[in-house]
Amino acid sequence: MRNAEFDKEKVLRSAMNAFMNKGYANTSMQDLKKATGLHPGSIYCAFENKRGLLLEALEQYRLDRKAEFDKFFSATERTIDNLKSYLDNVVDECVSCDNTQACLLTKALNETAEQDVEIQKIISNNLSMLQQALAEKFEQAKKEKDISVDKESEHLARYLLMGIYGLRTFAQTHPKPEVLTQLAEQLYQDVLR
Amino acid sequence: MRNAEFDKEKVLRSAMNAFMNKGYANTSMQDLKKATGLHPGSIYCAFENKRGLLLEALEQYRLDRKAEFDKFFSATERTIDNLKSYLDNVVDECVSCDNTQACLLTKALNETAEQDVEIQKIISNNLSMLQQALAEKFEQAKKEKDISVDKESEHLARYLLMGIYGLRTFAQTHPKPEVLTQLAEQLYQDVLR
DNA sequence: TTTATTTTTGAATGATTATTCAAATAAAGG
DNA sequence: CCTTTATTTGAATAATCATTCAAAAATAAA
Repeated sequence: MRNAEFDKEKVLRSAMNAFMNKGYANTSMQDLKKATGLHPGSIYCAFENKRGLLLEALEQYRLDRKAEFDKFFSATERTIDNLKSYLDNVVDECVSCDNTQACLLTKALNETAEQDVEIQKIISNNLSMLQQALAEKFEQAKKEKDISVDKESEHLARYLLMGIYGLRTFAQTHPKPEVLTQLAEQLYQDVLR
Repeated sequence: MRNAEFDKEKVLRSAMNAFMNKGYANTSMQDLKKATGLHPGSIYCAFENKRGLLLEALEQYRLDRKAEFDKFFSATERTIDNLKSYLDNVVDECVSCDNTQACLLTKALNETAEQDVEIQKIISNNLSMLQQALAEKFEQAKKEKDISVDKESEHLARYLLMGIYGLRTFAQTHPKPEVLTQLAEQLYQDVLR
């Protein structure tokens, strides 16, 4: 027996960064070697092929975002305040990180859409899970009497998610912080209205 | 002398479809030959290279969308009604066309972002022009007393555009017509509130 | 320590890529 | 009609791509 020498999480995060920067198709095995520090052969040994690496990177991405999500929503006891922080963080990410980064999910979705139905399904599921998670938070906020009960949580989550998508795309071309902040502010108010 | 045999607009529209379906990097010269009916050599003769074809396809896309935009906003005399039709059309496009089509601008933006600053600038400009055009329509609707004057047209246009981006991305994973219609409806109301 | 199993490594593979070239073809202008 | 200029065409080019392979290295279990 023998164990792999590399830190799998680190490698996956390097790979997802590479994919986000250059796009999946345009990230060559040499790029991945440079990004991960792994020889192509090792990548094939560990992940079967380039697509397998993307699959595992997507899964790692899901775990990381889930952890981040939970972190935000366990910050204070008032769900609605956490929601606001979460949205502020989306804006911060748009502003700070290079405008190319965006989101691995939407990025990979745009690229592999027609080509690879399985990947498309995985991405759709991940995004659905985020929507579901948001809906649960809205449900919780209802119990805490911070939003009215006459709007369906599912609709609220759906609308907010649409706004987040839009915000990210908008940021790619116009990453001015004050504009994004204002957009997010209005989105937040519209959702809670 | 000798003129090219092909219909340039047709070729460019075929090319943009190919790029939208498979993404720029993943569309090979053979794909483009199949899509446009042009021999690779002819493509190089007419457009210099693959990137030149993308550049001209982007320009054709801009022209086509501009024509479509003007068509919608000359349909009736009430700008606000035309705005509603325009938004409905966005939903229709999301629903009808294969979910992979999306928008050439955002698609190319996602892909070539870091790699090609010039293309990124072109895309940003195109999207800014759309925002500007929308702002003018809002300004017009103010004069027609259909929306209140206390909101800046630029902000309205910006928010609507963000919503359209979001709608399109959302549609890629969940293209259920009734959901998209409901999202667009709420977006429309929030913009005009 | 030996054996078995797995990863690592560097080089090689064959396929595919964008691009080029020379010859052929076509048409516009004189 | 002839010349000039441009496009078309099929084949060739060189680079790059993902992937494979055999040998070396390394570790866990025996």
